[in-house]
Amino acid sequence: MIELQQLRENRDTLIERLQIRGYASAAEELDKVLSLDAERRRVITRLEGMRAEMNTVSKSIGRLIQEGKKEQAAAAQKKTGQMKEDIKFYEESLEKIEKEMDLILINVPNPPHPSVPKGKSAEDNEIVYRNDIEVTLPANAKPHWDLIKDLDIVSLDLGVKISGAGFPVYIGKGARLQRALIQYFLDEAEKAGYVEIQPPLMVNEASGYGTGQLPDKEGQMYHVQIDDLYLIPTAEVPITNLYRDTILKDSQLPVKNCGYTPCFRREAGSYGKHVRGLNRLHQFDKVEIVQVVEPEISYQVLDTMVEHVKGLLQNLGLPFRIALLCGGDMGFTSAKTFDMEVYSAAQEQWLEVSSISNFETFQSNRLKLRYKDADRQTRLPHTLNGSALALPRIFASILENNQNEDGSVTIPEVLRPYTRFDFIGRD
RNA sequence: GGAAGCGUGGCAGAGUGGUCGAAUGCGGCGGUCUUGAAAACCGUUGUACCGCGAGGUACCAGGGGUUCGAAUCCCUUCGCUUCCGCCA
Repeated sequence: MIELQQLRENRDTLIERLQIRGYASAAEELDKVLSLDAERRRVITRLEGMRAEMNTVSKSIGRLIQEGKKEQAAAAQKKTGQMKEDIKFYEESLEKIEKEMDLILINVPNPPHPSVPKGKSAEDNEIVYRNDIEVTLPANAKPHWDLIKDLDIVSLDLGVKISGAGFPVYIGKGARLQRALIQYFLDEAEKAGYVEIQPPLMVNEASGYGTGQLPDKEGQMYHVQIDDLYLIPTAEVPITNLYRDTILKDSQLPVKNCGYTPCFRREAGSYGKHVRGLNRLHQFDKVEIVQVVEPEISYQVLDTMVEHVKGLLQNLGLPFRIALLCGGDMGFTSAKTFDMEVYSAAQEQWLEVSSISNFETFQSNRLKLRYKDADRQTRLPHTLNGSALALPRIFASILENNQNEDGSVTIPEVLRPYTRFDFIGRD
């Protein structure tokens, strides 16, 4: 959520930044908030004046009663009736104004960083990096949905039987490869200084709101209605919400956390070849990295997170590129996002395997996550996170890019200590 | 799931209708003393909002109510503890 004080001071800049997303109604909505804010302050001034008066009268009544001056006390009590009504009236009108303000502010997306390119869709994203790994596939190369069947390492059909489409079952070496990737990613994150967290997989409404999934993505999360809990769509939600309603000391920054969790997404409205095989699932595994940092360094930190993920992909030997997302393709809560995309030669398409974002104060403001800076001022820190990495598409592209003529798949060097086998489909 | 009890500042813990944002202790911060440290002593130490300022308002788990006045009384939600039941 954008900061009210920012809005008061930098209205024009914020509107300009929101234009990068093509957020057409920015000026209209923000001006509405500003006028409500002015009204709100007028009402508060009035209301607090009346409350102060009321408090004075109440105290004097107390004093009179103690002194035994009952008649004077009774006379004073009579006067309070109208005051109470006035106070109630202003309280109600204040509440109404604040609700109206919140309703608008909650639904305004994060203003993009000025370096974010304008644009409407993925086609306008800027490719800022591409590594030099080239893959030459055997003539009989297959997409992963065929490979998993041939090798009998993932069953989509069994998933359909016990759950539904989008819930794969990993079997044998498939399961072990999956676990190896998790272990490898976590080990690398810990080497980079991230503290591992194992969070709950269900969160309450306040948490969904804090990181911005609610109300924006209401329909995208699984909602367990009987207990009013949401299955997490990403570890970002529980791990960042750890710091909700918290004031950190500057010595506690930067916060660097990582965590492995399954992620649950309803993916309502998805269809076609993008959902084929492991490309898009209702449940998938992911290792997430999260940081809470001082605003001054957040964009340097964003770069280090990109470098971290780059290293993982490079070590896995996968061909990949990095896209700087344009305004129109960015998530609701992000100020700047880089996507990492792995090339799947067998599918002949780029698959998004990671998304790394700086949220600036958008989340910390909602979370009431603050810190005391060196001058003991309370400020909002910047929050960042990134996938490092999302498993299924990595799994798929390892299969596709490392397949051999005999139908087997070669395991990348770095994973072998974890898998304890070098090939799938060859013993 | 049933019953009882409890929920106060970073922590511990007073406070059961009136000047309580809240005693006291510990912790934190600043200082005196000291070659330095410890101890001792002095001071200071919640958050948010309104106001140019003086200052004011709100917050004692959350919400609602009673009252001129609520941390204190009532209702309700949530959480914690203990006992019983169930159970990996």
